[in-house]
Amino acid sequence: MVRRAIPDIVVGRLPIYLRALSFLLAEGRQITSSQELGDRLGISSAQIRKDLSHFGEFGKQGTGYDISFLYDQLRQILKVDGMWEVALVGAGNLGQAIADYGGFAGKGFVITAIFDNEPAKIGSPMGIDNIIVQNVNELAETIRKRDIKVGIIATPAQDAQAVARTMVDAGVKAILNYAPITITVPSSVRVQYIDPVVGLQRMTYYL
Amino acid sequence: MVRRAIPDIVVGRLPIYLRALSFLLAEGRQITSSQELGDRLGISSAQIRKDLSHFGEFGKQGTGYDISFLYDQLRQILKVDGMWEVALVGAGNLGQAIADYGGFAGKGFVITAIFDNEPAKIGSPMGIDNIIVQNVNELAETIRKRDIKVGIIATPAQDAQAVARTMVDAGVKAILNYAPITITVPSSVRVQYIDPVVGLQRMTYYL
DNA sequence: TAGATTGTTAATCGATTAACAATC
DNA sequence: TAGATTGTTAATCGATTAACAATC
Repeated sequence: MVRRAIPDIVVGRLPIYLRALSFLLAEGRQITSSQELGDRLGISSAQIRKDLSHFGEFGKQGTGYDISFLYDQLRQILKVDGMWEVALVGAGNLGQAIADYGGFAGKGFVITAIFDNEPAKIGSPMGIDNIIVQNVNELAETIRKRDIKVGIIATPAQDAQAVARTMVDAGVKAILNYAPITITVPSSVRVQYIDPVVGLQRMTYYL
Repeated sequence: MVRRAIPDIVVGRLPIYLRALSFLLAEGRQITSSQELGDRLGISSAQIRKDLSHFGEFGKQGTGYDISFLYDQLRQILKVDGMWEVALVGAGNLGQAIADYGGFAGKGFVITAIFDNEPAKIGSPMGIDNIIVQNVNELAETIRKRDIKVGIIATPAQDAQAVARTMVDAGVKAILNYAPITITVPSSVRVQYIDPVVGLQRMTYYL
C-alpha cells in the first residue's frame, strides 16, 4: 500500500485545530465533536473529519473526540510535543517584540539564539529569556553547533535572502520570515511568511 | 453578462504581486513578464496571467508588463491607492511593536488610534506617530466618529472576541487579528490572522 | 435500544496548468 | 519580419461537501 502524501493544505489546518483544542482544554472540557470544532473555526464538520482521517482514527462514533487525546495526537503528528530551538535574526523593533513574545511557551518552540549586525545591539541581553545578542557572523556556526532546525527572519527586506541562505547552508529546515519579501530556498526547506501589510491588503479589496 | 465573483485565493495573491512589483520599481526596472514575476515568487507564469485576467488586460504581447502601470492598477484594484485609517487595540509588547512598525507607510494604511484597558498605558504617546493611547471604552465612539473601517487586534486571546464585536458593531469591516484565537464575525466582515505559532507549527510536520 | 457521531465514499466544485492563437 | 509574451481555452488536477453505513 502506498502512503499517499498528506496535502499541505490539510497539514496547514492542524495547528488551527490544535489551538482550538487547547482552548477547549483550558475551559475544562473533555469531549468535543467535529461539529463543535467546525462551528468554532468556521469550517465544515466534514472537512475536519476528512482532515483527521488522513492520520488515523481519533474519535468514537456517537460520542466524538476526547479532547486531551486528540490534542496529544495532533501535537505528535505536528512534532510539537517536544521543544524546537529557534534562531532569531534581527534585533530591531520587530525582533525585540518576537523575543519578548510569550506565546511560544508550551507550543513547541523556544528562541535560544538571537543575532544582529549592529554593534550597539551585540552583547546585550534580549527577550523573555535574556539571551545575549550575537554578531550575525556567528549565525552559521551557532546553528551547526546546536543543530538548530528552525529560524526566524526579522531583518530588513534587503538582508532577508542572505540570512535565509546562511541559515539553510548551516542546516535550518524551517524559516518563519517576517521580512516583506519572498525568499528563495531549496524545496527541502519550508518557509512561512508573516506580513501584516499583505494581511491588510487582502481585505481592502472587499471594502 | 454576469460579473463572476473573483475567487478569494486570487485576490489573496495580488498583494504578493504588488510587493514584488514594488521591489522591481525600487530596482529601477521598467518592464517585467509573467515569467520573471513567477520565478521570483515561486508561482507559475500561467497562474499570474490567469489571476490578472480576472481584472483586465494589463500587458502587451511580446513585451510583458509595464511595472509602474501594473503596480498602479493593482493598487487601485486592491483599494490601497489611498490611505486607510486603522484602529489598533492592545498596547502591550505586541501592540507597541505594531505601532512602531514602519512598514505600513506607503502601503495604504496608517494607525490613527490606539486603545488599551490598562490605566498605566492610557494617555501615553505610542508608536511612530506618537498617538495617545485611549481607553478601550472609547473604541466604538472613535471608530464611528472617524468612520474607521480597518482594525487590528493585539490583545490577549481572551479579549479578542469582545473587541472584534465592538469593532464590528461600530462599523469596522476588516480585522487583522494577532490574538491566537479564531474570532466569529458576520460574513460581511473580513478577518486575517497573524499567529507566528501557527506559522511555525505548519512547518515542523515536515522536519 | 435509540440517538448521535464517526470515518469514508462518491459526487461536486473549484483551482491550476498546458498549450496556443493572437499580436506586439 | 522573427521572436517573444500575452490572454484565454480546455484539460487536468486537487479539494470540499453531502450522504450514509458503521458503530459507540
